[in-house]
Amino acid sequence: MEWSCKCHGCEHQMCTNRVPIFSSLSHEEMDAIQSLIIQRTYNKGEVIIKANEPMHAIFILNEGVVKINKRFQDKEQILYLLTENEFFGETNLFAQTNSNMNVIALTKTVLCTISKADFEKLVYKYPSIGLKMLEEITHRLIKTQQLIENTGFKPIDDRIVEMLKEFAPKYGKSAEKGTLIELPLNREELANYLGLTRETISRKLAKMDKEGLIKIIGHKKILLYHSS
Amino acid sequence: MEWSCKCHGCEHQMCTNRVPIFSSLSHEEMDAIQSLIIQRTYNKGEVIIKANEPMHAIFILNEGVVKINKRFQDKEQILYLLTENEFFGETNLFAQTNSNMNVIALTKTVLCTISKADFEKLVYKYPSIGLKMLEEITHRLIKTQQLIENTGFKPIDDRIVEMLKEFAPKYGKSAEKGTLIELPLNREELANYLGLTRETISRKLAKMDKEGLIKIIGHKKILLYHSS
DNA sequence: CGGGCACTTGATAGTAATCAAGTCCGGTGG
DNA sequence: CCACCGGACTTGATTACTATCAAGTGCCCG
Repeated sequence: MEWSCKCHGCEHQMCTNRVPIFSSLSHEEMDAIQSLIIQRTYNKGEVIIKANEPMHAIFILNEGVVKINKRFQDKEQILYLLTENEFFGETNLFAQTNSNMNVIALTKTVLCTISKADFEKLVYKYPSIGLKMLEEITHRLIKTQQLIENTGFKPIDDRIVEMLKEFAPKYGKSAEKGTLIELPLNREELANYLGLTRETISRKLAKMDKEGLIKIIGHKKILLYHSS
Repeated sequence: MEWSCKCHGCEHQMCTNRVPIFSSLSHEEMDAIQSLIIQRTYNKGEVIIKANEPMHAIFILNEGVVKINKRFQDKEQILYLLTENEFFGETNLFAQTNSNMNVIALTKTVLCTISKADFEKLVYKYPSIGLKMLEEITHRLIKTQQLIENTGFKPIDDRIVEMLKEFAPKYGKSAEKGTLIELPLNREELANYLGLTRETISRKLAKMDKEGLIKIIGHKKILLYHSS
């Protein structure tokens, strides 16, 4: 069954139909939620949210890629990379009122937003949304715990491979000998995602290229061989 | 107003009355919940939960201290240290069925448990419990994100001081020149909490003692001076 | 009070950060 | 379409730390 999109200016499938948070709702209920949604577009490089600034909405990514980071003394730590159908702002819905992170558009980005107040009303009206939200936040918690595990346990080389494997399904295309990944981050950002420096990532990638694990193609692509 | 405890063998205030998850409920409702609670006692050093084993309950710490860790190739990473009135098992309520961590009693520990099935029923009956749970899980998520921030940004010395400051209110007693902390962890565990080695922690603490930031008292106590 | 185990201390090596030049990609303009 | 320019990337040399390996020391418990 096809449903038209009531979300203003939206050329895609309904936002609400694409995210797991609302998956348990009927189409009629989703239609009702559509009216609460405000859509906004950001350009590549634009700052969507600044740390320590008030934030009173939940954001669903309709299109594009964003990075979520923290900064401290000219150092950057990238925590998450989110893309279509993922959401952010969850920590501000139920706990804090100010963002504790920055959100930056890495590409042209289209966001659907629902205000905190509206979302809370929804949770009361449809308790199943609250349970779905619990699931989603729990998954993010588990993912964040795994992040700690990785930085604590795994050697750097392994972590780079894991990062590339994480990118593969999202930013890669299947090629003859492996997956051709269109990197969403530059070298410095790759480093900041793993807690390293630009130079170290550069050297490690060069080494892995020499060893035949990957093939570096220009500055923006990496071929990840099947065997890796 | 005083309430007697119906939780079998409990010499304390009602478990349910002490944790924020149930704080919005009336005393009558709490009484009802009491009947769902099973209490169990663990000895120092006992393994409460093993990673990869099924886990179908939420656990509230009534008494004692537990560490929650992950292991990989004889390495240990301690993620959380929980004490009275805190809870664990939340990731298994709404997402996974097997624990992804170990839980070990560091002291004699008394736990109140509510089965996953019972807890889910409670959430449906009292939606406010679900919202409280969202808050609590969100707080744990925020704390976990800060953990990453710390390991990524802060120099080791600062992280040690922060750890001691985190211990101070829970395991410390106010003394003349500062806070006397009864360490809940041995040196190796302190190291595993910060992602370092036994020797490094030992050296750093010795240095900080020499610098007058702290005073090491035997193996189990540290005096954290006010100025730190 | 004595023994064992946790802790400390020392020496060395390995690894990534830092500092410093070069090189090359990729976008722009002719 | 090609040449050029600038910024991103690479590579090299050195330094700084922490892990590792190894040997004492001393606290704490029985």
